Amino acid sequence: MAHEEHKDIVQEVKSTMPDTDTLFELADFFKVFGDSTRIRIMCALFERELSVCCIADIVGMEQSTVSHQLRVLRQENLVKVRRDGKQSYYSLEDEHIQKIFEMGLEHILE
Amino acid sequence: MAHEEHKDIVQEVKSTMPDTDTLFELADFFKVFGDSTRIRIMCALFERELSVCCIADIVGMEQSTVSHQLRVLRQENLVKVRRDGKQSYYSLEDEHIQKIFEMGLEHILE
DNA sequence: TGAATATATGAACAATTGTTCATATTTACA
DNA sequence: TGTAAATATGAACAATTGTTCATATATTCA
Repeated sequence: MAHEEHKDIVQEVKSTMPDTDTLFELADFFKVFGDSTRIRIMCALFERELSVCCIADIVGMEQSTVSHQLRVLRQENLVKVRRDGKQSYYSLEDEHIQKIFEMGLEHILE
Repeated sequence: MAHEEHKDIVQEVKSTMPDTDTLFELADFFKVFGDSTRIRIMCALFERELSVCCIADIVGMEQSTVSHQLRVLRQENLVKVRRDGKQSYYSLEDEHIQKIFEMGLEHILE
């Protein structure tokens, strides 16, 4: 390839991209969607807030697995908790999540 | 928790969820977005089609790393290739991808 | 045909991740 | 206060993933 043109293209494209830190953060954000247990947890929460043991039953996994994954979801601000007596009720943080979810679904159902 | 109510909730929520296979596929789809190298490749491709070596320069990684990741992107139908002489030019498969990307960006910039 | 360039691929390795088991913490209530 | 139930957390392990090096394949052009 013509050497100068190559360099120009690289520079031009680079200049349009968000900075690297932002893109690393973005990857971390999407990483959360990239696990089937977490996806199923989020999907269950579209319907209503749920306690940990309900979620565990719905997705068919150990309570401790679900707890661990809920922590991941909390750390990325995808869910929030509300304590009520012995139980913790989880719900979705905002509606972005459902939109992203639906777009992914559209893509794979094509 | 009241045992019957718990069971009812589990059944009710389960009935609203897409089937498990679909959710596994969805997780696999998002998995692709969950790596910074791939995110940066996709981001570069928003601007224009690019050869492998241009992409390698833009993201600052080995040619072989980029080739491997492009294969992952191809397998999930996120990019397509066009061969022109010695070079392979990659471009995005559709605009869903950019929309999903932008929604993720919105979320993390909040 | 042979050399040079661009890309693709296989094997190996390190790093990360998801799950489970065991146990700690929190809360309600007898 | 002690027990039971719900949840959270730490350690360990297996599995998966991303990168690199070395090399194979494909293409152009002398």
